[in-house]
Amino acid sequence: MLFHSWRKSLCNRGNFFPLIQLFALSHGHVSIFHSCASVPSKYPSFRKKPSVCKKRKVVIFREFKDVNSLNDAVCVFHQLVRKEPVPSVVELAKLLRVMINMKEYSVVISFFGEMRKLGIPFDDYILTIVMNSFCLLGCAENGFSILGVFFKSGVQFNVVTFSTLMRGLFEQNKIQDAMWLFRKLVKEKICKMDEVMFGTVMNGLCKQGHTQTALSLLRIMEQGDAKPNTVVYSIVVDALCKDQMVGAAFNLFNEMKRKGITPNVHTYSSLVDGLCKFDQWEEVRLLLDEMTHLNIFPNVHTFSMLVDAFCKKGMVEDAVEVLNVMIQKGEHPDVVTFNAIMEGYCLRGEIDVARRVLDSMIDIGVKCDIFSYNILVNGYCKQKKLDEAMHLYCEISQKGLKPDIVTYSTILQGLFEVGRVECSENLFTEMQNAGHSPDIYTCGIMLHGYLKNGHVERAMSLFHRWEKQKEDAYILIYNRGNDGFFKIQKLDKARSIFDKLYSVGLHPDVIRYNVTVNGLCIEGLVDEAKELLRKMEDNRCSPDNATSNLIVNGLLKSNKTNEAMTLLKEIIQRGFPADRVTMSLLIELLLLIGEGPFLLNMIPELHLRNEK
DNA sequence: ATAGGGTTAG
Repeated sequence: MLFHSWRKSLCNRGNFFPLIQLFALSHGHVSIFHSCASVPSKYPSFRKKPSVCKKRKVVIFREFKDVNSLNDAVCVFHQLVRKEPVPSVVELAKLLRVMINMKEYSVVISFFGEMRKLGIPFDDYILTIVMNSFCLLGCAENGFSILGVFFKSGVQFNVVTFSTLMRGLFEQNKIQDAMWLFRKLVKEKICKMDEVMFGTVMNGLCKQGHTQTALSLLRIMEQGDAKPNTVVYSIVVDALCKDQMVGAAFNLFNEMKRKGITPNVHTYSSLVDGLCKFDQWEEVRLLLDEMTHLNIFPNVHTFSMLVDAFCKKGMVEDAVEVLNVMIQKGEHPDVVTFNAIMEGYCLRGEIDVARRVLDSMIDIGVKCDIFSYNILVNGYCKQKKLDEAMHLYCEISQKGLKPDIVTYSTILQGLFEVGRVECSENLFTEMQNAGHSPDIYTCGIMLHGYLKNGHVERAMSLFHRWEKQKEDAYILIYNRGNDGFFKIQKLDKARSIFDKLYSVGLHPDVIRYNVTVNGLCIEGLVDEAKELLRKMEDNRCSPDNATSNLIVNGLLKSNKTNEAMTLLKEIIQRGFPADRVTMSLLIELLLLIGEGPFLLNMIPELHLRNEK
């Protein structure tokens, strides 16, 4: 349907396997994708700039093209550092850059250590690469220590140094620190702000959901020297689309066109993605036409987004048709494309088909990644086939991949779901031994899993351990808890409650208490919940709407309603805040347990509050 | 000219 005009049927519509077989055949041999990078793209906009470099540069390039493994890199490095009188910093920087591309961040750091030991000179480029390596390893703090090296060795830092650091901070969710640094840089004019710096900050903000702040930064840019360019516009356009504010995204998109800042394939892809989420297929088609007319061609990302969109809606046949089109247009599907297809099949419960997709992508030479496995593992977990999931988990290491925090979280959740608490605990330990500290999702899964299986004490002790370590974690755990404990079916409802909490500037303490009260109520541990409410007051941490909501919700779930009524009465009589949601639930509850008279008594009170 | 910015899993 969508690509009607584009289609020149290659095979049966929507059938993945014949398509891929044909594809492999038409490309002659199996591992076609290995040589992908060297195949010139048929689209003018993708054509690599002709390399008009001087002789010397070509030599260097060739030198590092041979560096394909860690071993090669180590050899070349040792060759370089032995050069007399001193190796060129440019060559060293190039090698280190290659290492970053190989994701060998810790090796970069140890190379640098060796260089210092040998007294080999380094410059701002090298230091920035090392700093970036620390950041990519998730240690922005150590990145700061490189700043010390700048000072000590008298190397001048610049905007690149700081944008690297900035990205590291955002990567670790340290928005406060990042914004503090940003303001300091601007205020004290420590370095000149350029487009990339703004882009980094805006992207970091957007990833954390602060799209409006990013937008206001864009407006600030208009006043300064670094004017907004295509990338910064695209970042905000993308964020708006992700926030489902496609209209606002299009306004910004039109604005940039008006100002003569030409959108590129990223910009268009984001908009396509945003429109897909709302089933605006006609608009998608128009947009694809528009970009093609401007000689901006959909690339593998654009196509993958379309594939993903169809798959998420269960329309795998249409997704495969997109795949067909992209192959015809000469864009090679990559691991992301195939992962989306796999997810599509998993969502329909056809995990075995997804598994075969994985096999056939390996056949045609596309390397699968940890995402591929996570998608399959999730598929099995959702069907409560935990043995199969565990089997895949073992396969991951056999394939030379490493399970990541998502793999572990997925299986943990699955194990809890089928009540295998001991297995979860073992895997949780295994995860930490493998060097993954639980993130926000894992925390939520563990807490929810324990509570669901009736281990309140274990949940609480975990929670108390975490709350000491992660100050910014409460809100999300709470959100998760709200979603999980009470099965508020609509996510947007849970979200709106959450947003409300956020907008009234709710103190983390309240959320912390709420989560606890919540767990206690579910278990019918009313006395303890009551005790906790008193403690809240003692600590001058006043309960809020959410507390009431949680308690009432919890009571509705709990079978020990009569016992719990005491607590509820106390809550109401003490005049704790409650909103309309609480009220309706409350009335429901009171009727349910035959507390009509109490309800009657409460009517004036309820009425009064509803007025407010 | 050797460094820094934008899409997919839980």
